[in-house]
Amino acid sequence: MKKIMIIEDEKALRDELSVLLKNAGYEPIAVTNYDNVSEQMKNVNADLILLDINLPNVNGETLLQDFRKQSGTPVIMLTSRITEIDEVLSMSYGADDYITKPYNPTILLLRISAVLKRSEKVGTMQKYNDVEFSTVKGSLIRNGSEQILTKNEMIIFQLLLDRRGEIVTRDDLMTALWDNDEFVNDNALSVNISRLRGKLAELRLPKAIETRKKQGYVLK
Amino acid sequence: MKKIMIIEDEKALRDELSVLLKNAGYEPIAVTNYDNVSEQMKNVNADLILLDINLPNVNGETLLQDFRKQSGTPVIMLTSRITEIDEVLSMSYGADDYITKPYNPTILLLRISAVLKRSEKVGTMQKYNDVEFSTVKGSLIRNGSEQILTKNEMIIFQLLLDRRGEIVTRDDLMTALWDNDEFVNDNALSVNISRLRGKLAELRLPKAIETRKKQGYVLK
DNA sequence: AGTCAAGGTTACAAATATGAAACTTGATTT
DNA sequence: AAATCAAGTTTCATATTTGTAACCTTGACT
Repeated sequence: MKKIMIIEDEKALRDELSVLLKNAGYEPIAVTNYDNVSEQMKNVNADLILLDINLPNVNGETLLQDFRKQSGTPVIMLTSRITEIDEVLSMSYGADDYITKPYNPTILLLRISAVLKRSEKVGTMQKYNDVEFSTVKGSLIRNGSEQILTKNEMIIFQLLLDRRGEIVTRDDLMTALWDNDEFVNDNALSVNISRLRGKLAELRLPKAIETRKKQGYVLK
Repeated sequence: MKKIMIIEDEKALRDELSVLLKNAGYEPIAVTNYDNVSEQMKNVNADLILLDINLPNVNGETLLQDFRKQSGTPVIMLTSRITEIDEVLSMSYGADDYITKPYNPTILLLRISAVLKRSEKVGTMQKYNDVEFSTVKGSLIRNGSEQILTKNEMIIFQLLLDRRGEIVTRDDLMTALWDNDEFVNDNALSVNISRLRGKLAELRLPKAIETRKKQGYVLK
C-alpha cells in the first residue's frame, strides 16, 4: 500500500484529502504539526507527498529545495491560484506536478497515480516483477540473490524491459548494442541473449525471455 | 527550438494552438491529413505530440499504442470530457499527460514545459550540465565525443551526481562501491577516482571533481 | 628546509567481458 | 526423409576492468 503524506494546514481540506486517498486504496499520513515538517518529510518515507505551497510560518520553496537534496520522493504541489503555478515552475522548486485548488477529486487521483507510476521507473532502479534492475550497480536482484550483468546484457534487458510484453526485433537489439559502422557477427546477439538467459535462469526465471522465430524476443 | 506536433481535427483549435505555441517559442507542426497520421508521427521526429483523442476515422488508442512501440516521444492527450480521461488512463494508452478542452493557455503551456522537462531526464539518461550520462550505455557524452565508463566509475559518478555540489565522503563512496565484508585497499578508491577524472578530462572537464581533503569529493 | 598526512599516479597481474568460429538443436520447406 | 534455416551453445583468443603495491605530489606544520 502506497503511503501518501499530506501537508496542508486547512483542516477541512486535509480531512477531505485523507478520506479520498483512503478510499482510493492509499495510506494517507496527514501532518498537523508544522514546526518540524522538514524532519517528518524525511522520516516518514512516503511514496508521494502532497505539499501545500502556502503554509503558516513555512517557506515552501526552501522546504522543498532542502528536501530535494536528500530525497527523490515525488512531490505534488497544492496551489491556490494559477499565477502561483508560474512561481512554482519558474523557481523550479523541484516539484513533480501541481494541482490548483479547488481540485476535482478525479483529476487529483489521476495525477497521483500518474506521478507514482512515473516515479517507479525514474532513477536507476527499475522493477521487472519482483526483480530489481539497477543499471548503476549493473545487476538484477531477486530474493536477495544477485546476478551481475555485463554492459551488453544490460542494454538487452533494458530494451526488452522498455517494451515488455512486446516483440523486440533482433535488428532493434543490434542497433542498441552496436554502432552501425562497426561490423559484428550477427551471431554475437544470440551469444549475448544466451548469456543473459543463463543469469535469469540463476534467478529462477529461465523462461523470462521468449524467442519468436523470425520476429524477435519478448520479455514476458 | 522544440518541435511540437499538433494532431487536432478542429481547424479553429488547431490554428489557435499553433499561434500559442509559436508565441511561446516552440515550433508547431500541425497535421491536416489523417490518412497517414501514424507515419507522420514517426517521421516528423517531434519533441512532443499533442494528440486529440477523438479524430475522424482514427482510433486514438490503437494509434498511440502502436506509436509507443516505436518511440518514447512524450504525448499529451487532448480530451473533451473528464470521463474521457478515465478511459485514457485506464486503457493505459501510454500518454504522458492529458488536458481537457476547453483548456486554459497558461495551464497548457505549463504542462508542455513540465512534460518536456521530464522527458529530458526520463529513463536512464541523466544530465550533468551539457554532459549526457547514460547508465545503460555506460557512458558520458559531450559535444559528440563519448567516454565509456566502467562499472565502478559509474557508481562513483552517480553518487556524486545525486549529491551534486555537496561533499560526498570517501566512506560513502566506499560503501556504494564495495560490500562491507569484502576487504579492499583504501587506496582503490583513489585509483578509481583518478581514472574517472581522466575520462572527464578527455571531455574537457578536468576540474569537475574537486577534492576536499579530510572531507571527501564534490562534483561541481 | 624537513617531516608527515592525505591523496594521486603508474605499472602490473588476475579476473572478467567480448566477438568469432564451430557445432548443435529444432522447426519448416522441399 | 533430406535439406534448409534460424537460433542456441561452447570454446577460445583478445581486450577491458580491477585491486594491489610501490612511488609521487601537495600542503600544513615544525
